[in-house]
Amino acid sequence: MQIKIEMLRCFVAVARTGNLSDAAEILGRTPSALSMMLKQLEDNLGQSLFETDRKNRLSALGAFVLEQAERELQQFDGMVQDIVNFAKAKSGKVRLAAVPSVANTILPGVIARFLSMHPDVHLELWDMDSPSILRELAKDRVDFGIASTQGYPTAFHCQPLFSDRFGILCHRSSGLLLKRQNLSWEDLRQERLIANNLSQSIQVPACQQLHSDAGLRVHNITSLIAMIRNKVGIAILPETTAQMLNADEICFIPLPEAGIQREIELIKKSETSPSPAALELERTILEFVQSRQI
Amino acid sequence: MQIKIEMLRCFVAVARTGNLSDAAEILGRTPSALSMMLKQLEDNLGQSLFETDRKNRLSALGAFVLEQAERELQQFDGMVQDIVNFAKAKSGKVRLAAVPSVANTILPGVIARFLSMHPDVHLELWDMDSPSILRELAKDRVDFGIASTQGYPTAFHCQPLFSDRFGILCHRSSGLLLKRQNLSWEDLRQERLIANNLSQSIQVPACQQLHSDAGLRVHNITSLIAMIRNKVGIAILPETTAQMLNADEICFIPLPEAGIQREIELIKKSETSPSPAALELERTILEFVQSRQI
DNA sequence: AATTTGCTTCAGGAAAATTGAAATGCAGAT
DNA sequence: ATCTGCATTTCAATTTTCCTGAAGCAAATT
Repeated sequence: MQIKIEMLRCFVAVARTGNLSDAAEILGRTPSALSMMLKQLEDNLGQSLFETDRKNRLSALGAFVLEQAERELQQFDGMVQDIVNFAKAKSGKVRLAAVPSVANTILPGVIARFLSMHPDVHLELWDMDSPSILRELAKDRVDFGIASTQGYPTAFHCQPLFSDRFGILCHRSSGLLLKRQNLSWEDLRQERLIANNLSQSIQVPACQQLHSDAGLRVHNITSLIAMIRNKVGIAILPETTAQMLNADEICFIPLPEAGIQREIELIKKSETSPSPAALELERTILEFVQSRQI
Repeated sequence: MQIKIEMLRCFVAVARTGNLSDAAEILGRTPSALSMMLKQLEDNLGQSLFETDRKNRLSALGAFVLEQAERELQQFDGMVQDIVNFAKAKSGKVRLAAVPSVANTILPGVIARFLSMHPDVHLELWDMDSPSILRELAKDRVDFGIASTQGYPTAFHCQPLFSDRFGILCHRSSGLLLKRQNLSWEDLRQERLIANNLSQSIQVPACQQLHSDAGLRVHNITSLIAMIRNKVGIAILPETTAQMLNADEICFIPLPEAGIQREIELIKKSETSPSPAALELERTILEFVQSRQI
């Protein structure tokens, strides 16, 4: 017979109460069960844990064991609690990478909600462009990402979240606003287009034509916005990007052709099983997106 | 079902080996037993600990549990070992008080032997006179004492160790040495007796007579010895005290009357059960004394 | 001395763990 | 795709461990 946690728990209860019946009450056992269990423990150690067969005075060995056992039980129960909390996503760590537009629009709400339900989870969020997100994912540096694979096939598991249609971002003083109901590609050709990585990847001929004519290309979104704000030109960007901005100065106009959009997806390595906390955040995001789309 | 140490042990073995059969081999169980035990653990947590039903890749929860469980098992096994060591007197602490003569004669040998057999036991030794030893014992400041109760009844449990006969301590130039074969009380009356606490307590009339005539009383043994060394006078002391000294200058002569002696005893509080280490030292002392008396 | 209190022991029964055999389910090979 | 071999799971039977309630003791109390 080995020394087991239950024996220690039994001994500690008896040592604390000073008698079998009270300890039995606490543990939900009969005194005889405790008596036998203590006997086992004593047989193990080859010595008595108590002075007499009355359990109200510890032997030197008993005092030593009590001290050790109390510490150990606390330790053990703490560990079990930690594990359970982790499993219930009440603790743990989630690392998330998302494209800036999503990080700035829907994530704040989702994260606030998630953290209020799981206050002890440690959450890390990075924003970066889609290719970087895929790289981080491959290196296992994030639990999952929110990005667009743009139709490129990847080894990752992708779950569509929503479609993010492209449109024109222009200054509110732009003449395009007047034509917004029946905008044509020809109208756009009259404007100065500020190209960027996202708009560049649109696979529609008319749009690609516009880009080949564009004389200005800006990679950084905030710089690009500053350009528009100063009426340097217009840009083609997804709608969520527009939502990041103060609508007072800059306006969003849908493209002349419908169906030009990027698909925002929740992306994760399919092999690695997520931590419970990550799974829970994922669930929260999906739920949030679905409720928003109604 | 609760989480138990055995579950963790099982999980750690499987996680380490990466498969059930090897782990089963190690634990001395069948794979099916481990499978069921893991299932229990997983049911407890509500999640899988492994990626697939092959046990070679841990889930995020599994990785977390492995880390916790390994630490905990080490902790637990360490504690069990500590307790067993304590019970086997391989560790622990013993506090011992002894009269100086014993501390200086037989204890060095006993303690050397005890410590060589129990290298991790912490041993504390004080020397003091018998009344102080009894006081320390009463205050539970020592585990046991080696002293003489001098026939005074005490509440302690006393085990006789050996008899320590009284005799004369005199300088080697003393004339008493010539008469040592048939010394009389009258011979002693010719000498200057240096009285001391131990000799004072001898209940023999002739001896008490000597003491009432004594004009010098020295309490501290080392001072008393210095007196004898300088031929100030003679003293009546137990034989073990004489053994502490270099025999070159000072000699021991038995008293004219036989049977004048103090009983050296091993004294302990009967109620408190000793620590295993104390018990073991006690055993060593008894054994040593018995072997020496043959 | 009688009673109460508290522990131990015992035998039977309940619960849990373990086993071996058979079934299932993957993964790599055909 | 299907087959094959290995690892895991499942199942029923068995063994082991644990628990209970009754009876018996011993110490403390009346």
